[in-house]
Formats: sequence, structure tokens, C-alpha cells
Amino acid sequence: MPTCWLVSEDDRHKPIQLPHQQALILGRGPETKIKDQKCSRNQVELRADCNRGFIIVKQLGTNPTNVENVIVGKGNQVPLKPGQKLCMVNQLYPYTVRFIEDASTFGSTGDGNKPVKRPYQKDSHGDEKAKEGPASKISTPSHTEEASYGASVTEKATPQKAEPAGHWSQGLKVSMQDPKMQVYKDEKVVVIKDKYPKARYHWLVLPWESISSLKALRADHCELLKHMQKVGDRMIKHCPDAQKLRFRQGYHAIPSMSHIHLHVISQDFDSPCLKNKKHWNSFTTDYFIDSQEIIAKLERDGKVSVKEGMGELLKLPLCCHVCRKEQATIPKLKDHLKTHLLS
DNA sequence: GTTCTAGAAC
DNA sequence: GTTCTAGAAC
Repeated sequence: MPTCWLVSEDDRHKPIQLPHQQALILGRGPETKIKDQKCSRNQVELRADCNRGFIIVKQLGTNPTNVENVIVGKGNQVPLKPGQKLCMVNQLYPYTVRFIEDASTFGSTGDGNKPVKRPYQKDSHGDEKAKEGPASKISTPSHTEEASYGASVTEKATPQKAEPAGHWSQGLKVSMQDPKMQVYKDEKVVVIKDKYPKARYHWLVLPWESISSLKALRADHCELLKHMQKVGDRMIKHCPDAQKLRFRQGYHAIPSMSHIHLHVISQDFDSPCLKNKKHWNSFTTDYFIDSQEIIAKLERDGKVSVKEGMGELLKLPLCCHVCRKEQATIPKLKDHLKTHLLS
């Protein structure tokens, strides 16, 4: 059976072995050399399946752990396969997973067949709640996922109950199923109004098929994406202000919400829900990728890759999307936008 | 994703 | 003093 190794992509430390079918909890601590206070000492629970060649990543900490740039969500678990990227917290501390047949030349101990020793790490800062427990923990492999969680985690600490489907990042999956939210549906897609619209008109087009993110798209999704855009076109066409307003259709490079969704949004950005720089830049910088561009990339390459560093675009200065003039604050930007509305 | 709020900026 | 942002908490 191959051995499984968690590899620090920025080479902060040597690979950590993940024993087969044993839950290992990692986070801030000497093993990962992560000192970032945003990272819980029990940030993730990792469980390797050495026979099938993947690991299950469960987010235990409050701050986001990402797999392939998608937030896992506290209490949720997702698979991580070789080649995919795990970011321990806040898009930082990248890792990949590797399965090695002969592990003798790999890792820090050179002893490829035994789990890496992980002694109890006393909290030297004394700032962490005692309930967080040891820095890492291996539970017995005989438990089921649920039993293991109940036995090893609940009792020792995490006060919140595991509610994967209840996490905010899963909200779209709930909304799209709610008839009261649906404004259009057919055999392939459903349209809902954005719960917090960032403009006078702001819809989300979601496929019934569960597609986690842009990275999960494959060539055979092209027709679906074209259909989603056509449905968006139809929404715009039936809008009473269609003549007056400009619209864009596109995707966020790194969406916060699970389940792929096409934004159909009018370009007035006249909405009380548009409150901060992140909101603004997510719709007016390259963070917003036009539907056509995604479709073209998918047709050309058979996949969509999102460039690194897109998150930085959200911190850019506030720049008017019409005249590109920079605005100092959100309220000033909102005042400025009114001048374009009147023209 | 939103809400809340400390403290920076004015 | 008030306004506004940015980060933590949810």
C-alpha cells in the first residue's frame, strides 16, 4: 500500500505523513510551522485513503480552509486528490498530497512505514482555550466518520455542532431549492434573485447539476454554460429597465458561496447592499469574469484555470467602472455613481 | 456571504 | 466629535 504525504508547497517544512484511515488534526503549531493566529491549532482534520489515493479534508477552525480555492466551511469535508491544492487558512499555507510507493527517500524521518511522531504540544502562549486540546490527534480507524467526530471532537471540545449543510457558504444550495426564491426554472437551471443584490437587478443562474466551482468545469459543461447565459439573456430581456440599464453576466474568480453561479447584474450598482470595497471590486475588476470568457476558455482548453492572486484585486482602490475615476470612499463612490445614472 | 465593532481617518 | 474601513465572528 502506498504511503500518503502532505507536502508544503511553499516548502516551509518537510512532508508530513498521513497514516491510512486515521484522522490527523493539524493547524497552527510546530509541525506546520504556522504561527498565524488566524489559523486554529485544530484547523483541519485529514484522513488519508492510501488505497484509493485521496484524503478527506475537514475544516475544524473558524477561518476558511480552501481546497482548489473553494472554502471548505467549518464542519464540512471535501476530498483532496493529488494535484489539487489545499490552503490551510485564508488562502495561505498551500499544501498538496502525494502518494508514494517507496517512501524511504521521502519525509523528515526517513522511516516511511511508521506514522510521523506528533507529541502533545503545550501551548507556549497560553492564549488558546484549553478546550482546543492537543495540537494534533490521531483517532482510531475503526470509527465511522460520524462516530469518530462524536467521540474525538465533540467530547474534547469544539462547541459548535457539525452542520455542514447549514454553513453560510452552502446557502445557495438551500435557496435554489426554495420555490419562493425561484424566479425561473427549467430542466437544466434555476434562477434566483440575489439575497443581497449589489444593483437594481441582480440574479443568480444556477445549474441543477452540482458543480462546486469554475475549476470543476469540463468540456462537456460548455452547453450548460451557454444555456445559463441564454437564460440570463432572457432575464435581462424581460426586465422593465432593460432599455435604460446596461447588464453584465459573469462569474467571480473565487466565489464565497459553494455551487457554481452566474451573476446577471445591472451596471447601476445602485443598492444599499453594496457596502464595501470587496463588493465593489468583485464586480468591477478582473475578479468578475465574463460568462463569454469562461465559455471560450472552456471550449479552447477543456477546463478553466483561475489565475493566482485574484484575491488581491479585491483590495484595489475604488475606481469608477464607467469613467475609471478613483473614489476615496464607498459613500463618495456612491455619490459619484449617481452622476452616471442621470446621463 | 453578512454583521458587528474597534480603531483609523477625518 | 463623526465617518468609514477592515478584520473577527458567525
